[in-house]
Amino acid sequence: MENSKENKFERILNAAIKVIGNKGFHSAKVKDIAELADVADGTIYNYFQNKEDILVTIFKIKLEEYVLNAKREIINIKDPAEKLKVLIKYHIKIMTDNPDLAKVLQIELRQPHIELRSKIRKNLRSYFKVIEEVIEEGKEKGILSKNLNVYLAREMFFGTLDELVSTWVFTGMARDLNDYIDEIYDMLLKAFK
Amino acid sequence: MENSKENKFERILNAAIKVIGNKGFHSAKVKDIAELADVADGTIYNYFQNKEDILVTIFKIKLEEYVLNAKREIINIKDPAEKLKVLIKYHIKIMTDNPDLAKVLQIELRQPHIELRSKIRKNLRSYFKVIEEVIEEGKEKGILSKNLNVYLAREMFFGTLDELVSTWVFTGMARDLNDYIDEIYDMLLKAFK
Amino acid sequence: MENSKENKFERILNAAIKVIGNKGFHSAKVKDIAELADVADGTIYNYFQNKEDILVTIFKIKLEEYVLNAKREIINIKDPAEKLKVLIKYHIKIMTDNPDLAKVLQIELRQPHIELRSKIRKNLRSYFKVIEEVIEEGKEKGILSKNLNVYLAREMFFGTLDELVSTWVFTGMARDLNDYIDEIYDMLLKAFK
Amino acid sequence: MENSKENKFERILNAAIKVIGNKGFHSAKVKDIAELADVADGTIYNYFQNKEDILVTIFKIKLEEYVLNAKREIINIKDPAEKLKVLIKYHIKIMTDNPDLAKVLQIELRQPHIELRSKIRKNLRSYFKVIEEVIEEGKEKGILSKNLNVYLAREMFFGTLDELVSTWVFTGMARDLNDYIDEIYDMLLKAFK
DNA sequence: AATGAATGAGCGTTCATTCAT
DNA sequence: CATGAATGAACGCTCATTCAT
Repeated sequence: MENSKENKFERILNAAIKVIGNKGFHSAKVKDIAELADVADGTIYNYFQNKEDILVTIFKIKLEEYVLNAKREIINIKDPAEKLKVLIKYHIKIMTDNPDLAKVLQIELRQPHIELRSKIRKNLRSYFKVIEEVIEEGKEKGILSKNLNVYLAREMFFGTLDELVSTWVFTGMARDLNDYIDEIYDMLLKAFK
Repeated sequence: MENSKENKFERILNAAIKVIGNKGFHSAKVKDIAELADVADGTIYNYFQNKEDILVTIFKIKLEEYVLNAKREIINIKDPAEKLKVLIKYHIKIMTDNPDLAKVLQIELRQPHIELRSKIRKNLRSYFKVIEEVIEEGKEKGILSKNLNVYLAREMFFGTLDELVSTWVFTGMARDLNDYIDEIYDMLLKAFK
Repeated sequence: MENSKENKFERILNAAIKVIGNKGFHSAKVKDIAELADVADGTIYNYFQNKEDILVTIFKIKLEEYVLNAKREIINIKDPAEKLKVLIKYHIKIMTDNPDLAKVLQIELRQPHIELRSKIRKNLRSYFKVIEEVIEEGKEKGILSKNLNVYLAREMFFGTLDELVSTWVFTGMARDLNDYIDEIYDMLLKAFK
Repeated sequence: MENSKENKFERILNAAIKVIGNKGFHSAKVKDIAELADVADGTIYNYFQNKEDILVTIFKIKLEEYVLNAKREIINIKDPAEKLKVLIKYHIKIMTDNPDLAKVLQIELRQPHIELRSKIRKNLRSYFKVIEEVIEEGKEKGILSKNLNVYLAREMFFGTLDELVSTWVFTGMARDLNDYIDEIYDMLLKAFK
């Protein structure tokens, strides 16, 4: 019974995250994903339209889930600065807890194939929106500078975290990113004040 | 005709930047590069070991040149803060002046293929070193915070610029990044103080 | 509901004629036939051994029916010439009344797969026999030439009608083949006299 | 030197005629054609756009050649009836001399794939035109009936020959079609008078 | 009988690289 | 050095058929 349909979809998705994370989308073979998921090649096409659809679905599901939970994390917090800290923590936690997913995100957000990349990055926007709303709120409450360019602040916020995770991923996940949370927070807050 | 060999190497390299920038390394066909460089397919193999070598060589030559010139730009400047500003300007200038190269750098630094990526990113280290040395100097001269984590500061510095260029590249180079230089500089300086 | 089984066999067969007629045997997908017949894919295999068997069965049933009715049409006619005319009329009537079946017959009688083709064409022989018997009768009754080669006459008879229907099918069933009946009859009769 | 480019094109084309003639277009594997032509799979794609293009090229080249030669055969003949006879002879000669090509023509002119078929049959029109012009000439010279429907006459002419060749091909090329030339000619001429 | 999810063999095509000229 | 025809391994996807329910 554990081979239920629901299960198979999850199994394929998780296998795909592993394989794509390690080889990159293009070098990931459908056959490898199928093998790891313990299904036949053809079975994948009962759950996904094609190989691209697997990658797009990963981003859709995982980023939606990410944004949903990120919102939950900050919903009861009053202080926008504290919200930013939680967003930093959450970003780093999710990535370090899911290294395979982290690899996929780091690599494929810069997918060379333009249409595929645009399908993928679409799902990033709502995350950007969350960050920007918190920054906006900070400005309104007088905690962040009134002259702060929200777009630039978000680029700095995301760019910094993204680069940290990127380095972490590409150096074999050696460091513990949690050690940096306080310092990152302090630097970003100063930048935004 | 006496510059034919030199010429051909350059022509192939520049053609490769264009083609790889527009299609990504994997989708770029050797034949396309050869055509654009106006040489035969086989000729490319007189100048490069293989397709990977072309990409690696682009990074080697272009990043070495970048670092050399970046150093020249700041060598006569005393104020570390001013040096940072010049580095920001220079980063943005080079990228916006060479959109094809910018695309290659943005996309291929996150090359999925692990060994290829590591060959590519090796060339990034000396750029990182330049940034870190300026930050270090700023700390020593009391302009930047004594407690500043240089590694994190460099990640923030590069991460922010990289994300800005990335967005610029992926949105069809619509904005003028030069408009942001002052604000970026202010934010980074505050973060580092 | 009591005619469900009978019904299903018929439904599958008719769906198959439609789908095969429009796509050709090879491109016709079992799934498409099942969908059009409103049964599950697997159900088809309760009524037919495999995909080939569907095609063979179409020819068996439809050609048997054709020959049976063709015989009925001419059984009470005395004049062999008149019989030929009725056969022409009937051939054209059946084809134009059942364009999907016509397409299947036109195309699949020249099925490239040798064994499948031979199974299919076996069912054609009794039609050929009907034609040849009428021609033979015409010779015996002195209406057709005593020197007429019956085999060749039948080839001409069938070949002409087959080519006409073929053109009709391949040109989107534009013309009205009934307009040609008298002329065809006159030409064939002159040829056979 | 016999492996010249010209040679390879011919070799592939002839191999394709053999393989497609025996298996049908769809079941013919590109690999089989390559093997028979003694080239690598990929080499085929230096001479043809794709598999379809091979079939279309066969028809284009062979039918053009056929029509050209058929015209040559009749150009110096005055009597339209005699021309018809030569056309019959030539049709049967070409087919019986090239059984593999004959198979391809017989089978693939009724290609189920609509667009492919239309590309193929386009090449048939100029043959039809030759036949129709001779029939027209026969009418004008008073040798054939003034009331003869040229379209129908051509359908009968081609349909008869096509059916004869079809039967010949599908029965393992047992008979000698040359034996029938005089009788066919007599019957067709009577039909057209 | 009916279902439809699962299977996996099979194939057209691409393209980096080679090498005879 | 330069050429470009030739090579052939590699892979995403399809679909007839099976079989547990």
